[in-house]
Amino acid sequence: MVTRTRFDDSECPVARSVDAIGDWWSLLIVRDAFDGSRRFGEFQRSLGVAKNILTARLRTLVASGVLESVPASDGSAYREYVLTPRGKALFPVIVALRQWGEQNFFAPGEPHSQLVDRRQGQRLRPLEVLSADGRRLNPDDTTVHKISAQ
Amino acid sequence: MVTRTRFDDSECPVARSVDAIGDWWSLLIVRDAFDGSRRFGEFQRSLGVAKNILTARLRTLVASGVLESVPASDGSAYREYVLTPRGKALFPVIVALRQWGEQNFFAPGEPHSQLVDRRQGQRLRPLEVLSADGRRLNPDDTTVHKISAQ
DNA sequence: CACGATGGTTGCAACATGCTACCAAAATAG
DNA sequence: CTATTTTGGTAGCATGTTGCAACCATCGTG
Repeated sequence: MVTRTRFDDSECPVARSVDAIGDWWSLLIVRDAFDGSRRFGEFQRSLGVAKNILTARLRTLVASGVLESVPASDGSAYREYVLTPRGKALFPVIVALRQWGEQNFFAPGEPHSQLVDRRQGQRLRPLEVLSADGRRLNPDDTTVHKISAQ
Repeated sequence: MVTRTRFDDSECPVARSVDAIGDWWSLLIVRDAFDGSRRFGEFQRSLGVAKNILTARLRTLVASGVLESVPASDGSAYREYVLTPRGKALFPVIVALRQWGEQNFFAPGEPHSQLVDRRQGQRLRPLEVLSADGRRLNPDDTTVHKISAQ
């Protein structure tokens, strides 16, 4: 078999996350969902993705509990795809990717879509990795415990 | 052409990030790099990835400025792959994915690798999305400004 | 009912992935 | 210095996945 490698049984949480959302389209679908997209056609137009691919992705995202298929909010017979609590918990992931992209792949002053605080219209704080007692941590300040029975 | 769609010219920072690291292996390579892997063989054994795939991924990660190829630290003639500042800036992304995976894809008490504060050996705080003035923000508290000249 | 919009499915060609075998340079053993 | 092992790849093939275009059933609207 030459099936794509899966990580859903890995002992590493990062691997299991990547298994659920780590392909080219899933994260962008989730981003659009945070941005208010709900309908098949909305995702399709926004992303420019082929319809069969979008169908497959929506299915796996529903299967992994990130999205949920619900009756359309406008009362029509169509269905909509909305974030579950598990999907909404991806918010820090999307924000982290957004901030990394802003800082590393745009020239100074180059226009780009921007996520802002709805109440004040201002940009968000950069995400910070903090220790239990609130110190800012850099990568070198942390280490991985290979396994733990929690 | 049926080439895989690229997002490197998207106006959305999330899309450009996904373009750089959004495939099945790149994020796991970066995770291993944070965890101390430097040599080709280390990545290969740790991930179980085919060598030709690893070669290709390391090349693209170097090309996009996430990794850098440097002379081996042990004085040998081999090369090592280390995170650039741009790569190290992915720390919040990895931490966010790790926390999401821990909370959503492990049964209570199921063992998994764990990222801890090196100084105190304790787990990290959950990442928080904060407004400029320090309020905790949920997805609904934010909105996307489609374009802005910064 | 007729017609467009919506939300798909199907088939095909091209590309990407995984596997195995092979290989050259560097390190190491003798 | 020679033989062997380790390291870091490359090449070729079979199969899986992606993207595209065509087709189609259902829903909504006039």
